Amino acid sequence: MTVDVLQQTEYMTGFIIERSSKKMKQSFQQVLKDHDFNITVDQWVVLQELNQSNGQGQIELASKTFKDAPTITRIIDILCKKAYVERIPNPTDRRRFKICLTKHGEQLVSQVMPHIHAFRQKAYAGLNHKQLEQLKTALNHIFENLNTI
Amino acid sequence: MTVDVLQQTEYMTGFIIERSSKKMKQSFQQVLKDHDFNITVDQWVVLQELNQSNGQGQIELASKTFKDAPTITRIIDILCKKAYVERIPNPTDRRRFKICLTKHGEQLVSQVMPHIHAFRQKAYAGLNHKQLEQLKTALNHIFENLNTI
DNA sequence: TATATTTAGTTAGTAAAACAATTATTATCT
DNA sequence: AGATAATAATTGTTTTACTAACTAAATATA
Repeated sequence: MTVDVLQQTEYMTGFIIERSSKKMKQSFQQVLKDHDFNITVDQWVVLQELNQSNGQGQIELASKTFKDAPTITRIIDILCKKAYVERIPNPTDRRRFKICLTKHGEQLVSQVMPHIHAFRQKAYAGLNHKQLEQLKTALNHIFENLNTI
Repeated sequence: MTVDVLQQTEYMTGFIIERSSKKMKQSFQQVLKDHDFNITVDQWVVLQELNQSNGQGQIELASKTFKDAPTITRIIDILCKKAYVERIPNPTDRRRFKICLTKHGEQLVSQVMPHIHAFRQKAYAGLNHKQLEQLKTALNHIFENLNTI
């Protein structure tokens, strides 16, 4: 293989990662819209994380969803307005809130959930377990390469 | 392999794709900042595309960079303000502009270029040609799965 | 030719991302 | 206890994504 070919390979990789990431977000946003769920993908990610572990603080939520604190503050603002979550003061630390799904929020999550599986089936069709594992390994490798100080 | 394991695999994949994509963008933005290049990654992507093929219209640029028309309009606005590109009227189609790098813009591109190679070396360290090809194949597969109407 | 449709680009509004700076509270350390 | 540092969350600013509505120009069609 020539150096040119390798550089071409490397050249396209960043673009392809970003493009597939964007496409997944766009497609799932379309699913949410098609079924009249009035939320964004980023709001969904937070709701889904709360569904797995309710009552987390915003810092924990930020870390789990790979967003930063200001972004979480604003997403929680919106989700509170939509009455899907509420900020419960933490009695043992008055700087902190427990972010909790409301009944309304739990309902929404359970309504969205069935569409997740169908979406993944479409997205990963034609890729077997080994290929998905290799994909994750390579992406995590890139992440770790860049995550070091 | 159990169904549960497969579903766990599928569950994490979307997150891992988005996380690595974000990390690449953040890291390269840091490179640009460290070397006092006063541009964003998205602005760089447009400049780099113009460097490969100067004088494109905005629709072509949008398609090549996987951005939409309003986003390109605003990025070009900013790059014009910074005097890195200019809008040249297209004499054969008065709706259209040719977006052209200025001397200043060409200089910037040539100054940024060396840092691209170093960044890629860091990002893809430990991944061989085959692994990068498989990564791209899998991501393109996902993209195509979702790109159909 | 006249009308309709398509295309290139812009503008406006909401949501989100990154970053820095700020406030309020808690923890640490003499 | 009192000063200092660290932490949780918010606010402000700039940029990008997406949608919709819009202008102007080119193309298609009747």
